[in-house]
Amino acid sequence: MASITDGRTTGTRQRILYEASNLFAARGYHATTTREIADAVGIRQPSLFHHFRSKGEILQVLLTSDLDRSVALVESAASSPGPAADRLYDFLVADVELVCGSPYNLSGVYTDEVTADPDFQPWVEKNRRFEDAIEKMVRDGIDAGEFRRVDAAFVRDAVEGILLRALMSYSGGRAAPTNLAHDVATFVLRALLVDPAAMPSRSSDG
Amino acid sequence: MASITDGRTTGTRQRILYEASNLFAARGYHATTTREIADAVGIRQPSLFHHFRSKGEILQVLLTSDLDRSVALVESAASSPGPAADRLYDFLVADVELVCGSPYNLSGVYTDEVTADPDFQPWVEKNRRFEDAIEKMVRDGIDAGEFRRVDAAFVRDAVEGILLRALMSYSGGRAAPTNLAHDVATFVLRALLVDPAAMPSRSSDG
DNA sequence: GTCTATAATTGGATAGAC
DNA sequence: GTCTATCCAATTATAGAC
Repeated sequence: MASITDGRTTGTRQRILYEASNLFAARGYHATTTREIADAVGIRQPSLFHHFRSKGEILQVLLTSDLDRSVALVESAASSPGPAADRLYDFLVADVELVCGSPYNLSGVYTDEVTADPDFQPWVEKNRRFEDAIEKMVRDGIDAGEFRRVDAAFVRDAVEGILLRALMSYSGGRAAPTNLAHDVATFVLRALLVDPAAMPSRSSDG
Repeated sequence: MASITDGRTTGTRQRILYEASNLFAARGYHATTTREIADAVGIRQPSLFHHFRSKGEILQVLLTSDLDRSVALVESAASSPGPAADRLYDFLVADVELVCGSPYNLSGVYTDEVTADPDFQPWVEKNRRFEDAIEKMVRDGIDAGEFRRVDAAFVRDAVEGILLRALMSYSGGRAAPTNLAHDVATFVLRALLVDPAAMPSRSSDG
């Protein structure tokens, strides 16, 4: 399961990403200094610039490492055949497992101070695709009569809020409750389903 | 309804709080400079220190202005008599209306870079009370047979995630969808209720 | 690949005039 | 209550030795 390399034990580049992610979470991206990152890694401040061109490049790598996978997951789920309830449930399980399995603490990455920065514009486009795919699944479910007639944009925000909370609490190697992924999926589906008895109770690992 | 003063139009102190909240949201607290705040207000940087002892005091006031009200709301709901479903529903409506009605953009206030800072330790204690009260209402509902046998700690996190998302999107005078508060309450209650027909459909303004 | 040294800028906060 | 002037510490990034 933990196929992603552990940021603490690999080469210097991985150590920089790992320590930087923790500092971005604790201090914010803009306020985290390259000296603090270097100190945490155990090298001198100028040595960072052998591995990354700038502080911004460190953040870009962290950003991409998580968001690219999440977008792939959600767009696959949104464009697959089958009931929206099943697709949304499976996506939620997979995405919670993804963010909880990230070796990096992504709390400092998904904040306005990063996402509003013109330097990280590619993020905005990818995140819009992420949001659009969630909203599409919700509308699919409503159109098919599986889901209540909710405001799809509101549900998309609620889902993002729940996923973001999981990311803030459990990304970066912090142990998550074993049932978290299924709890998230069940919570959201229960809120949406017209008939709660139609709850998908699949387990991909069964 | 909008009984809280508008940060743009009142005295210098209120203007500082208003502009600072927007900058904390856009750049993060630690990275926002006192010069940026002063420029936004239209005064010189040292003039800030006539109104606030330090940059940290500005944040403390923002922190307290929102959290004190939210804690009062949730603790009142948690200790009131009556069905947990009704209490939780009414609290969610009131809290969403509270954060959406805040004159300050609180996105930069409820982040790890602030809440993990030793300077703002009082926040931690108040937020724990906020979380405990939510968790208590969930357990009340489970014990009374109103709610499914969910993990109360998970539900507390999910609710916080949804409320935080509303705060990030709509605090600071940004117009929120008219039905947001009831959508939030209905979403959460639907996820929890054993019998969806028991949904509280109260409106305090009816 | 890491180091020392340093350039060029910007940070929070104070002193004291008006 | 706002201003000018200023202190001292800390910032990102580069140059060049080893």
